[in-house]
Amino acid sequence: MAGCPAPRRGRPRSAAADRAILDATRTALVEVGWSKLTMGEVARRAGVAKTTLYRRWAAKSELVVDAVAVLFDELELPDGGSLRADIEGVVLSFAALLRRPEAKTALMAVLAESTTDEALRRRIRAAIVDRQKRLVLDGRARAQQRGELPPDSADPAETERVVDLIFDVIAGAVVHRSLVSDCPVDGAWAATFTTLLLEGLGSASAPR
Amino acid sequence: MAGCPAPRRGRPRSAAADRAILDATRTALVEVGWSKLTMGEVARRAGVAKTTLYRRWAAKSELVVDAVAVLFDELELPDGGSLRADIEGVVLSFAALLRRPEAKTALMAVLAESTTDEALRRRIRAAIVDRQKRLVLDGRARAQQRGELPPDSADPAETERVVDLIFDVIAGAVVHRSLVSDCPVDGAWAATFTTLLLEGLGSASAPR
DNA sequence: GAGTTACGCTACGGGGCGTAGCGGAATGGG
DNA sequence: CCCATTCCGCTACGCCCCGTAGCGTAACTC
Repeated sequence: MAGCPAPRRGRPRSAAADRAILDATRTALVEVGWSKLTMGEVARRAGVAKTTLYRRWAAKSELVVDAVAVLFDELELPDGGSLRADIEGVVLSFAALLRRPEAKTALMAVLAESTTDEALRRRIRAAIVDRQKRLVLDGRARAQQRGELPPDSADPAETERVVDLIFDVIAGAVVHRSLVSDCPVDGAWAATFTTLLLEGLGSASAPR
Repeated sequence: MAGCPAPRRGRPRSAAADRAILDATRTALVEVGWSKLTMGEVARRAGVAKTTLYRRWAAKSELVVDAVAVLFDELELPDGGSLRADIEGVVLSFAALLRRPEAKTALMAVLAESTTDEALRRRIRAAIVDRQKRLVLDGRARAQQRGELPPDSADPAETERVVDLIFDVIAGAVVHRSLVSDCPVDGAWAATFTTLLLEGLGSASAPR
């Protein structure tokens, strides 16, 4: 990807314009929503010409993916000292991210577009999804060091299946709770969810 | 709600037009996707005037909610004889629904719009989400009859929290796996997921 | 300086949006 | 039977956004 840091000849693209455009995209997204977000409006807010936008992004969806991708980089997983604490931590920090209007609106909108656009799906995975999955890998490695989880299976494919499964369960549950059921992901919910994830259905349905 | 089945005076609305419009919406959604779906195009395919559409639905998102709501009525939960079988069954049938292009495109698109539209959120919950949650209630009641799950807690609010949690975990995981990770939800995945849900993290990460 | 690339600006055809206004069709009430 | 009421199809309209083309200018490399 980054094979060309070599400065090509001619006038270079303005990095300031890039930042202004992405910032304007995020703020405009909060104020007007996805469907009323127009390229012209973004250009006006960013103080650049509309043509400059089209020279860099072919579609609104691609622009928005890049604009919100940085938000997902802010996700961190501080060591909570136990697997339970780490799971609750990642649940709460992901939920906090989804509480930001530009994050939830953008995420759902580009996912909707991606259902009929294979290239956009790849772009989303690279810019957003894979950056989240890294948190699962971190937490899992820590838990294995503590002895809370068994070490990796001999079969690396088996390991990847398990990691993917856990990722889909955690991220899926938080997204569904936040955006579909439209209920708050607070400490109490995170605790109950973590208990279910750690101990399974029988235990979670009986009050501790 | 249904306080007025009393036929008002004047010419009644055409039920045939309703069906034609909703059918046209679904087929058009598959062919052109959400962002290029226009009211005019739906009207043309349905063989009705564009004004007739606007007399019944104020926005594209509301039309699409109603158009796909019937798909979610098709979800059934045949008694599989065990809690495990019932969970795998609902996972697979929900995944099959999400494999239909009009279902996944419509679901994600209206959810995206709903992040900035409270009325639309309510409409989606009534038309789609609550109809899915009924499956969790059914499966849970069956498992309790079989003795696989403890009976309801004395506190009905506690019961509702548990049902909501299970619903968000199952539906969220299936949606995330299908539409975000973009991987197939097949029998093997359903089995692994069900094991995780029933027995918790420690058991699922170790091969059986 | 010469060549190359990016920028801002303007202008344009195309198309969807949502509404208004019309004549006509289908219903129920006097 | 006729009238009031409501819906329907059709046409037309102003508005806004799209995405591109063309121009002169600015920034950078060789």
